[in-house]
Amino acid sequence: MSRASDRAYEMIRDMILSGDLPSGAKIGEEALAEQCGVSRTPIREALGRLEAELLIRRSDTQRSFVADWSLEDVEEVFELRGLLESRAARRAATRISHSQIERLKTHHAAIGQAIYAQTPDTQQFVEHNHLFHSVILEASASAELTSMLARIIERPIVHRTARNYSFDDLERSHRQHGELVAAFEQRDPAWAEAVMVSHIRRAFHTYANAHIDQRIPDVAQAAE
Amino acid sequence: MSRASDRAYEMIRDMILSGDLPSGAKIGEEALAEQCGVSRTPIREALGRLEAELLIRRSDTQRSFVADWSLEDVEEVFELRGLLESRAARRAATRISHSQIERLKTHHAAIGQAIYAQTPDTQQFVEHNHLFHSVILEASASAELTSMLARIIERPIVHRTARNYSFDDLERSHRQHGELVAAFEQRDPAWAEAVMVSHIRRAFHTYANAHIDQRIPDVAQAAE
DNA sequence: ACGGAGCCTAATGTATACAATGACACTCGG
DNA sequence: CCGAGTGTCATTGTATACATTAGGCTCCGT
Repeated sequence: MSRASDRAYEMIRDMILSGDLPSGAKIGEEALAEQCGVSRTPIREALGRLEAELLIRRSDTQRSFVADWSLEDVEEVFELRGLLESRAARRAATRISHSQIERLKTHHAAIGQAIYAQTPDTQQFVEHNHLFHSVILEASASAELTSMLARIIERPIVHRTARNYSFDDLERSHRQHGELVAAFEQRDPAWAEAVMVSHIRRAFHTYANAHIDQRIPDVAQAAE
Repeated sequence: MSRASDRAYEMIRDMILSGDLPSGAKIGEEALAEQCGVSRTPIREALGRLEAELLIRRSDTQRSFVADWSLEDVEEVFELRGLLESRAARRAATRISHSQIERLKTHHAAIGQAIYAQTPDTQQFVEHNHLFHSVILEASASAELTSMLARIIERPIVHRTARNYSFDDLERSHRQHGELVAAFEQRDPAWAEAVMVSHIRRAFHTYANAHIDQRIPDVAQAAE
């Protein structure tokens, strides 16, 4: 894709994800353009994408703000993600190739390494977790599902979830991935779907529990 | 929203829907700009939206083409629409207000009129059908679902479906809407969800059957 | 004649200038 | 003192010019 607009997109997205742009913050095109070192044109394109991904909200008068997320909103995202990703798992179960299963196992192993290292490697966990799910999405062979899920996955909440995982959480996630691999090897759509529902559902509750106490997520995330 | 880019968006979309731009046709920004009487800037924004809605596909080198749809692709769309819209129905069942139910009944009645007129009024059917589903979406109170479904609904296939409906098809669709209203009045999520699944599923098969014979949809639609 | 390399053309990506539109504050009148 | 109206400022929308890049065509060499 285009160089500048992509850079701008990633930069703005990262600003939102990292909390540099807090929820509800007003976003001026000109200011961003200066920060990103590009003109307003690619900024506008980037904002358009981010708006489509619901990371940015626009007022009735077209002013842009960083979207803020209530717990209900987050649950919605997880509900939808569960709906779509479990469907993807179901489709993938009957379409997945042997080499794709091998790739799943590779990422699964990498996640295992990340967890059971002396100090759990969150970075590696997040990365291979993402790749693991990507393979399933690819195997589902549905441009629609892929397109829709792409919009959900890159959201702040989903992204930050894993960072708050305890060792037990990480391990449970890892075991569920193992179940998924088994379901795929058996080419069992119902099984794969069910495991995925459970997988996403647990992720939501882990998130929700982590956020009952720490009521000021912006502070917590700034401390990372 | 912005005037020019919205006009451009609608014009291009209509060109695709009406078949003026056939599947696979190359889309040049400059040419469109001239046709729409605006500059390339709003055209680019419109193309971005249409691409997000998968109505336009971009080559690896960023050239734009009108997306073409295989029967499998169409089934995917219907599958996803069924998935999302049935979930919307389920959510709506426990949240829908009395006035929203009244609005459903209004559109339901309007559809009835459209069908049982001396010459069935397809235009009115399509319009109120859209509004009927919009109310459910609104009642589901999910920005996520609304956003995702908005991307699907405006697609050529979904749009053209109703135009091929026979009298029986129209009547069946109408009766299912009646079932939906009943489910909402009973605030029965499972019922509403099930009816919606069936409703969308039937729509798909109606489409598929209509397209088994007439293998050249472009010609058929040009004759409208 | 076939293939590749280089130039030429056309289309997209980016920057900037200008237009339009909404927000805000200040003033003037009640 | 409060409110409405107007003028100014900030911000977004659009147009256009320029940069960059992909694709094709020709010409040369083998």
